[in-house]
Amino acid sequence: MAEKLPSRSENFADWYNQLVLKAELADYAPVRGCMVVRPYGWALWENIQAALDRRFKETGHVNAAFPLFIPMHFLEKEKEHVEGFSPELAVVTHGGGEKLEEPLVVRPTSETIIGYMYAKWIKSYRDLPVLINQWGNVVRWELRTKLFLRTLEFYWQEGHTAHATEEEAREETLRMLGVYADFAINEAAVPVIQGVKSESEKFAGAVQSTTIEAMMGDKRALQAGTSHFLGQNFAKAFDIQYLDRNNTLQYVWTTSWGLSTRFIGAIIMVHGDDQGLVLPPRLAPIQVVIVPIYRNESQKSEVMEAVRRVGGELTEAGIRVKVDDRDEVTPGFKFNDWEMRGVPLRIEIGPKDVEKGSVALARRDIPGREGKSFVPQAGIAQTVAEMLTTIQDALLARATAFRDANIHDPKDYAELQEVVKDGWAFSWWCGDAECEAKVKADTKATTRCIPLEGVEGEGKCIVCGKKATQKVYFARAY
RNA sequence: CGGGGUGUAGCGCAGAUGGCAGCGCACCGCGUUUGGGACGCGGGGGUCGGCGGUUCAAGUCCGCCCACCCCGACCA
Repeated sequence: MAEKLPSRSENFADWYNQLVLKAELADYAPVRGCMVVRPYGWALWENIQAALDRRFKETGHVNAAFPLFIPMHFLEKEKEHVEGFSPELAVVTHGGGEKLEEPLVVRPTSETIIGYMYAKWIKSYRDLPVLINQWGNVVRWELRTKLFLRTLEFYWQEGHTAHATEEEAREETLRMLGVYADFAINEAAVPVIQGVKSESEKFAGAVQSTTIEAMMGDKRALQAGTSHFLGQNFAKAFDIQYLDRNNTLQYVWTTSWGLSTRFIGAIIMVHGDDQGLVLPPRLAPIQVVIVPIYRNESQKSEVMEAVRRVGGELTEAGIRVKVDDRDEVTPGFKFNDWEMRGVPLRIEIGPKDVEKGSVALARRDIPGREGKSFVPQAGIAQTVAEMLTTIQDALLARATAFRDANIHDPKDYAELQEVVKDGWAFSWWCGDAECEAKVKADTKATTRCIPLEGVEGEGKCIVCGKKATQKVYFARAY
């Protein structure tokens, strides 16, 4: 652990990279574009997994595991799918010292191999719906990589469902988007906008892609999770058919939805500050760190007795606590160290606290004196639990206010070009891909989504001035 | 793949005109410290990105290669 971070406001990209390394979330692997998720980062991911997995189970899904390798020709069965993914495939050509008959693709996503299996398993309307999720890793050979946000290999979950009717599949698509939004907002304190992707931004092979979009601390957008309505595209490509009640063969309707370790990047970029990471209490691997303070052995034994008692009460109450009893570093160092790692709440216990029966509480979301308070040891579990809730709520409120303050409604195209330099635009759009492409060429901003909570009425397209019935977010994105 | 840059200890760097490979941080040991990034003393650590060439002598000069980073076209 080490020195200060670059200033977040002055050099966001550098701040981000160093934070990831110094907070020990991840490190660069010896292969270009690959990362190692370190134990602290993985613990965060495990908490994300638990929060999502619980929601998947509650909505009737089960987990399974499909192979990493996919026969090359599977990808080629769905035209848009192969066009979308072929530039970024890792392909295995040899195995066991022999050249393979057919190359194997390392999965960039699993629609094809799961589609193949679904065709085997689904025979009757009684077999539907199939609601399966998989936790795993995928590989996409990206050109420009960045820790967590875009690496060659990443970890995620991908849900794949098959339904008897279009309506059911569309409902499922939106249900799971809602699950992501609920997770993002209520677990990660990351405010997101649910919406529909434009034709050019949608998943290769989908009929419709939906997304949760979040605003990062530098006002760029991040697609934090996606849910796709695949229509019958994969059903037809893989011949997934069932007999309906009338004994007629029908193609199923499928969906897929995914959320990846990229979300860790979102948490970092939404909540982090110049001191380092700031974790939402509900996902933080360590919610409270206790730092003992003493000058000599006799103070140490008194202090440690209080530290153990307080720590025990918190653990008892189900709070994730860490006692930092390292003797080789000073308390001041520990304060900075745990702030870098984003622990939501710090408790300091020193000789004065032993004397008064108190502890010092320091909130991570409010750095310095302002976030410090002194509370009695009696009833500490309750005090801390309430404080964690307060912090969780404060993070969401702050991020939401920041986002809303940086979404603009430009009056004309010239103003749109200005606002997307440092914020989002929410504008009428005729839906024409040419208008979308023009904005991208002029400003690097892309359409992020047409929000599900649509806007009433109609206006004029911000680009071409033609009639428009929908508003879309434009922003520079990760 | 185009444009730019960098490779010397784990990290950050220095090493005019070729001549014993160094500094800061980190790491190890001992002691003093400890309520916002402690200090002293001692110590370990290197195929100088790789290969070839010039030379009595190459981290330094020349050639080729490799890797990585930053900026542009694609992306959860």
